[in-house]
Amino acid sequence: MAEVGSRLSRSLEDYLEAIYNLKLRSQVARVKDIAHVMDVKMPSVTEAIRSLAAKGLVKHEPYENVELTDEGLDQARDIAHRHSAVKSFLTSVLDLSEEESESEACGIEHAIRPDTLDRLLKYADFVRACGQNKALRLDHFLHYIRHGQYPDGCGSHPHDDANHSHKTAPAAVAIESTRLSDVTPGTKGRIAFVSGHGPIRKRLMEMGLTPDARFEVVRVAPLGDPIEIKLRGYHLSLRKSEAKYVEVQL
Amino acid sequence: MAEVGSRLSRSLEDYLEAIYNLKLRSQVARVKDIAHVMDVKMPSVTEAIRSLAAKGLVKHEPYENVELTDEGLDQARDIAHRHSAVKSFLTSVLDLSEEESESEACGIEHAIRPDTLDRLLKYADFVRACGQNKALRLDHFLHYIRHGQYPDGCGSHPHDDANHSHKTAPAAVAIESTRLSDVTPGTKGRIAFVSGHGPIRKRLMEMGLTPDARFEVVRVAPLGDPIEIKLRGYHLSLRKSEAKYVEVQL
DNA sequence: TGGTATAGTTAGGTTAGGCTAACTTAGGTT
DNA sequence: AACCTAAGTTAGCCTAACCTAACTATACCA
Repeated sequence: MAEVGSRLSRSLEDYLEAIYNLKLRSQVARVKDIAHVMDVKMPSVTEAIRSLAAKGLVKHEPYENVELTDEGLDQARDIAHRHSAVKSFLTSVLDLSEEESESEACGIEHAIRPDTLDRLLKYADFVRACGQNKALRLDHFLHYIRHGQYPDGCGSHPHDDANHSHKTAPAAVAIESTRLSDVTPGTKGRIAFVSGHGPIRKRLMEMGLTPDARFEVVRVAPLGDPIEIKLRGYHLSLRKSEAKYVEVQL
Repeated sequence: MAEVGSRLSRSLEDYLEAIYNLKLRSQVARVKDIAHVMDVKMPSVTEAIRSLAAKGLVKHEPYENVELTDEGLDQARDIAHRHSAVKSFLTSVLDLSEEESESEACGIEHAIRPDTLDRLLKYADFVRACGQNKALRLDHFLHYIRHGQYPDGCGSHPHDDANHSHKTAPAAVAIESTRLSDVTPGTKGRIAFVSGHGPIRKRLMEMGLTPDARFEVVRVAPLGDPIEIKLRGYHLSLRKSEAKYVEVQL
């Protein structure tokens, strides 16, 4: 099952991203809503979903909601990541407005390869970290790009904050959401949705992992198993195999 | 005649750009060559040309070479302009290689609106002008973007060279070619091709305006008419109405 | 002056991604 | 329990952009 190999078309990438964003916001992705955000009619959505399902990225029983598979969730996150990287560059470097950046990013995000994306992200991050009023040492940036770290004896390099006290550079992350299984201690966030079906899903929900609940990661054991979080005041310990079904926003 | 209104698809933009580049390099655009650079088969080219012709962007008699109309030339130049802006940003800011930038630009160029293009161009120009080893005052850039000029009392702003001795900023041009009618005195360049047909074209060629000839603009009268250029050692005076048929590279 | 190679075109087929119109399903109302 | 409405699906059609195979025009050469 599933034609995993083939790259997604722009259009299918957009559908996948739309489904992902809808789930993030309202836990479910309905055909009607997808049609609305994509600005197409419902039959087009049905067809697109069929196509995504054939590639193993979504699961869909007729007349039911659309579910992302593991693979689909990964790819969707990747697309959203590109989108927000481009958008972030457009706003913080080129100083375009929020709306302009948003709409422009929709077009550009499909045309950008991972390598370039990475550079763009780092650059936007670098610029943001420098702040608008400080001089920006482009040579430091290039040095970082080429050698993986800032030049020695560099006085004014970007943020040296809590998470990145080692001297290797801006974070280059603009991730919007992850699985609870990929999270680091200290992180706070919100439960977005629980993927998967049946008993596992039910069990997780009963543990209080419901959409919109706020949580904080307390401890992550070596190898990421188990994960201890604080939720609604009490502590909860989860196996990694369970946590991976929980999509969270940071 | 001509459905001028409708926006070009990515694909048609690519065809138009390819035709333009071929003419720039070798004066003629043949179906076979277009097919080669576009990496498609000849029948696809024939069809694309038909479609461009229907929009009034090219002229094409069966079995003859493809000619750009005025409108087509303008749009082609615009596309090439976007392409080189994006590419220039990728190389000079993100430090991607020549080839990577080239191929990446092909994808991005279609997704970029004029406003954003302008910013991108200015930014790349700004960065290049600053040089890699100088500090880059992003706040100056933003000030320029927002107010049209550099802040007062700004010591180290980018190039103040010949053409732009007024203090209003980087040139923001990466133009590859123009009409001879749009040129400024002092410019040197090469004749790329002569558009138009019949007697006008013949006359211009006879005046020595042949592909690859090098020229220098001596004087441009007010309102741009006439234009005096130096060519093969002697001087030549052209009416604007003639000069607009001559495509030049600077 | 015809013959052939190469360039270009036409005819007809495929796939992706849209659409409208008409049908089906599921879920709430009475 | 029957029915109605809104959501979703199916069927059938369209356009853009590609393809292959087969036909035609041009130009050059002996």
